[in-house]
Amino acid sequence: MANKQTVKSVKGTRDYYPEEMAIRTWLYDNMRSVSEEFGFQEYEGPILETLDLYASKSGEEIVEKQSYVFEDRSGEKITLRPELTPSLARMVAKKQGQLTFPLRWWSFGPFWRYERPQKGRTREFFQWNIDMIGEDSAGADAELVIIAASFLKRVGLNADEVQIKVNSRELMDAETNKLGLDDEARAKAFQWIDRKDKLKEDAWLNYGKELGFSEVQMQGIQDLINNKDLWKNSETLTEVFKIVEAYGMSDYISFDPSIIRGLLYYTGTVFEAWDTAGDFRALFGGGRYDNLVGDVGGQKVGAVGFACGDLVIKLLLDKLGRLPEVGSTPADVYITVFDQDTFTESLGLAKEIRQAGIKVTSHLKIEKLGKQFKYADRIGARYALVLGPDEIASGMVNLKNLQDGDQKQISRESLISELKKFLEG
RNA sequence: GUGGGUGUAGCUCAACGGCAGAGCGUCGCACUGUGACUGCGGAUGUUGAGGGUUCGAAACCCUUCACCCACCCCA
Repeated sequence: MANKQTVKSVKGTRDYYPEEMAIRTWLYDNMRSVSEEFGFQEYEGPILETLDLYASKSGEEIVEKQSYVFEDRSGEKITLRPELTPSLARMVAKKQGQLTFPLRWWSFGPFWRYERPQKGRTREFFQWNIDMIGEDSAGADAELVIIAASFLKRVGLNADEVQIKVNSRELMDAETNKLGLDDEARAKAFQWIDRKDKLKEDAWLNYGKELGFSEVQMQGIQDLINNKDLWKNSETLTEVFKIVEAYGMSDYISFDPSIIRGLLYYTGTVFEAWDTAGDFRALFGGGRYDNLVGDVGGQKVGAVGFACGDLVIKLLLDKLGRLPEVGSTPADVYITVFDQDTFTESLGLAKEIRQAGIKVTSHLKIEKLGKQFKYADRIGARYALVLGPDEIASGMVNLKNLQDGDQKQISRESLISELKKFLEG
């Protein structure tokens, strides 16, 4: 026993013990209710996809370096999905003629990326995906941003603690175009912008030179990302901020020209949520991807959505002491067994209470009552019942409140209504 | 893929190169119809693994593995 090694788990995976699972479920419940309140439907794609689905659409890093790829028995290259959006695009393309647009769909499930695990990053992670397909208007972009803000609000994060930073690829393309940057230079410019918060001023400027920018170009780019009013040059962003304002969510949302995002398929509005203290990575990220459905064989339709991992938001809530107290007990009521003669009585009582919809566990063998009470206490049961010869003779049940130690005899008839009253109150 | 840190009991951690320990937890008893509190008592280690230096290694050196952190990228 002691000298036996536990079989190791796969690197980068997490075990969800009941406490952690309760938190994941709580997050899932919040994702579900926000999604459904906005009229989105749940769906799910396969966990295995062909490598082709991601090739050249997700970005080289994700496909070449971070995907779990293996050959199945026929020799086909299969990958464990690193993200959901391409699957969604494929599903839409496949049934495009039968669907009513705009679609409002959401999903929550596991994803894999083969990278070095670290704070807020694991190889297997769970992600909420929510997308609107078949709608080009800024109203769609705005709705997704509003949903994102609503979710943050719902899990108890306020606008001082988190901010959704919004930008537009289109806008940045146009503006860098004005600076005379070609596609290659633009890619480098985005790379440079992306690095601004990570490097010190000097190092960042040096990095700009290394990328081959002239002083004039660097000044131009800096002017762009320092321009807090740059969004006014974008009709879409102007509209998005107007709608967000009208919905009363502007406090969660701000314009940030340095938000670019790495995935290749984004075409318009892009956004990310960050903790304002800057302790963690992005809580979620998303944007508009108008070409993806067309790229996987469908007709081109507008699409916008975002993905939110379960890990960073959990770290943030934990830091703020905002994680809910959930799943503290598997059974509200614990039924002890007194002796062999009364065992079946206890079992019958359990059945009765269970049928009333109350969570009940009963002891499985005759043991000292002390041990039984101890177990009931350990699992967090709120009440313990004793059904001994005295109680059976008098048609009573001994009901003990494990929280305050109160104990009383009550009749079998009134037990269930009493329990319900106590548990609800 | 690159760089750094840490591995000692179930957990958190101590131990100058000189007998491997504490707290918490766990188990038993006090308590033959009652948990949490209290008191008493018990159990648990290939010091991550392999090699080397040494009279002597948890400690020093090498190798390896695991985990953590940062970079890269991203949820």
